[in-house]
Amino acid sequence: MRANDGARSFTEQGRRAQIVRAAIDVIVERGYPSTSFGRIAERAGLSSTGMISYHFRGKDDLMDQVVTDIYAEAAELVGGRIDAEQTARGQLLAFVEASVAYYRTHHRHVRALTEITLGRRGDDRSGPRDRELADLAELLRTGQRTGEFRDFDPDVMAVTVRHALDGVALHLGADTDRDFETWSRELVTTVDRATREDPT
Amino acid sequence: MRANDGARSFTEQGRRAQIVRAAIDVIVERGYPSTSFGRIAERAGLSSTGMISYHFRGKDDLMDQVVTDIYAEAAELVGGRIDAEQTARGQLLAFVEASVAYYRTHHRHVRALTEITLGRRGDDRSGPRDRELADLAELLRTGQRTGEFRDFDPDVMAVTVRHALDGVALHLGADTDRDFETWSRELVTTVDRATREDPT
Amino acid sequence: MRANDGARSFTEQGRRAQIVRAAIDVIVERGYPSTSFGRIAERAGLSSTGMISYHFRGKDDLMDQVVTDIYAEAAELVGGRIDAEQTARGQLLAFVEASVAYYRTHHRHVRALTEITLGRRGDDRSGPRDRELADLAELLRTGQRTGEFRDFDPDVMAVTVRHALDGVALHLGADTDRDFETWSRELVTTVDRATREDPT
Amino acid sequence: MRANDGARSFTEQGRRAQIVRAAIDVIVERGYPSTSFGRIAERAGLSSTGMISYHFRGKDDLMDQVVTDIYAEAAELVGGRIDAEQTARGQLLAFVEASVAYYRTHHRHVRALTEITLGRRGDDRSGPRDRELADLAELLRTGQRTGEFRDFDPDVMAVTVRHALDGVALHLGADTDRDFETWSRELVTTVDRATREDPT
DNA sequence: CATGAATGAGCATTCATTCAT
DNA sequence: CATGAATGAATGCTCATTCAT
Repeated sequence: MRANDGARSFTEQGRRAQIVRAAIDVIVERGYPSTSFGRIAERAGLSSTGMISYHFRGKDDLMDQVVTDIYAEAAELVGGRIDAEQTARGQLLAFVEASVAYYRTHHRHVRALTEITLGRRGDDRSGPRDRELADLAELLRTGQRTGEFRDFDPDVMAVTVRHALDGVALHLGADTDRDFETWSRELVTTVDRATREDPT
Repeated sequence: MRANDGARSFTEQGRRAQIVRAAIDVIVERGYPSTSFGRIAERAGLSSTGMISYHFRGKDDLMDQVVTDIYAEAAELVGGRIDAEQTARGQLLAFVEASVAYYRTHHRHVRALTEITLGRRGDDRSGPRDRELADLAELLRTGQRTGEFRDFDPDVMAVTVRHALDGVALHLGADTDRDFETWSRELVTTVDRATREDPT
Repeated sequence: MRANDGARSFTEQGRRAQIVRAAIDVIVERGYPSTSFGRIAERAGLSSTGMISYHFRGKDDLMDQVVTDIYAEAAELVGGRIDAEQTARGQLLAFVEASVAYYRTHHRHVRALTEITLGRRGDDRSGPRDRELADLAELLRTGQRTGEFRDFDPDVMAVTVRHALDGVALHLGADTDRDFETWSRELVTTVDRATREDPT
Repeated sequence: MRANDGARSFTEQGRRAQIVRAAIDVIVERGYPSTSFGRIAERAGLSSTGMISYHFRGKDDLMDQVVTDIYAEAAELVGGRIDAEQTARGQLLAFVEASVAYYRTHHRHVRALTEITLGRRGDDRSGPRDRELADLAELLRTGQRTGEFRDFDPDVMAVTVRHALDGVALHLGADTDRDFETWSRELVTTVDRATREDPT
């Protein structure tokens, strides 16, 4: 019984949040493939995995929740920065800069998100990722129409930029000395150079 | 007994190669997480998994072998193209172009490599990958010394280029309409723009 | 506390009836082995299984109630038909005919009953069933005494007739083309031939 | 690995047979719904359920094996008796008589078979049972064509006879005092009366 | 060299039941 | 009276690994 439909009580919200937090911890520390209900329950201080199944319809449901939560948080922070810009170029660079900034303050969340996204390729669960790629490609197309961007393939460029950003998330965990300032400046410059129309 | 140390007989070499081939098949067809000794043995026409454990110290050992073999093959093909170039810029663009070309002709191998790399993050097993990144950063540094490349952080750029290339491997499977020609041209242009010194 | 002893309030009667109805629905639609408190609660529009445990001592207790209710209903309908007959032979054939007729009008109930009976064999819970068999055997014995029935073993015959009737319940679900008329006529004839004293 | 395809070694045949025997024990003693791999392993003296999964593709596979084994054994004993008869009536009565005789000598096997058959209704696994019913109906049709049997619906009669025989298996476990001689004689007479053409 | 049976921990999931509120 | 969160054992099943032969 229970497991995920309809309104949720205050207590349950808490439990669910606690489980999601524990899941993120485990994903970050052991990697997505090694993330099991057993490990999450242990980390959450739960006595059995049944508890997790009680609150989530299954592993996919839990992971969807993790992804949804993190995307929502990121969208709030990054989306605000993008909307503040008027031009396509400004929005693209704001997207890159705000993404890296978000990695700085929430790098565990981003790490978890990347782990899940890459770990579930092909499971037909890559909805949010695909949507983000589509939005990015659309932004690039807009900039091309306005003459801000040069003539590249928007889909290829979207994938390229997105993967370049993944590099930050993946390498900043192991390489904490690397300065975020540097990553931010470098990526913004790189993406700008890769996309902008040459001045004549 | 046995399992992986010291000199190897002719027959054993053959068995190992056969197992590695089967492993690649399974990884490509079912994904890394679903790749088990059982499935590999089945695909290799072996009657039990004992055979695999006999020849490899464990799953990690087998996967290391797969990675090593593929990297060696790729290094031979891509490395040749790089060495044919004289300038750092020429070598960098040759690396990008040859990498995409290698994906085209050996996309199963690249696919397997990507699956393993993504599937094992956190296992501290990224030896060959790290070496490749270091080589790439070194090439970038050289180009900066000769004045061919602008002043960027070579390590950050190396990661960025490497991840951009990963995008090809990941997205070409699902997106077969996308032309290799396009990806190749777009990525070469993008990397060139991102790295080259502006003409004055 | 609570759970099944002593007098029951009006409200509680209603709740219990509601749960029993939901249980029958689930049994018919998913089969006895897949009938869980969770599924029954869901079907009954209850938010948790606790409600069911509160009203019934356990799964067995609930199932006993289902069985009891259905037997009571059947006894009323079938019993009336039997009592309308004067002779043992008339009563036996009325029992067979009325049973099949009851299957036709209440086949969901009969289906549930059969599922429970078959699903719980060995649980020593066959009270109503055993009572029915005893009543049937008694009727047969009566008919032998009056000379209407030939000389067979009444207990064996009771089991045989009872199981033949089970066949209707089991096969009519899958075989909806089969006409109830046919089953009724065939079974009445068969039972009559099997039991009656030969005319001399 | 392993699990059920291709040739089987001597040792494995033994293990499989041992597991099948244990499965029958558990089914007879606890009923089909309570028969789990855990219980079977325990009964077979196996240290884990993994052992069973190693030898059988799954629960269904194991149960299919049990059914197959028992049907094969029964077919040998009962089939021989049927083939010895020339007429349809002779064959039908031989089938009934030999079935009961088989119950006497192998009542645990029959009990297990009945448990499985009834316990898996609707799982699309009732192949052997359906085949038996079809064969029986065919025999009845033959007898009608030769004028040995009266004009009844052969499918309905097949189900009826089959269920009457199930009654023996189900009731002889609890009712061991009941004499097999009686059951045999009673059922043969009953079936004969139910089916035969009236002498004119 | 090679086999394949055996192991036992681990997996996600379902279940009836309990109990504080 | 009613709730619903929590429990923990049990389910079938997969896995990498071991080891006697």
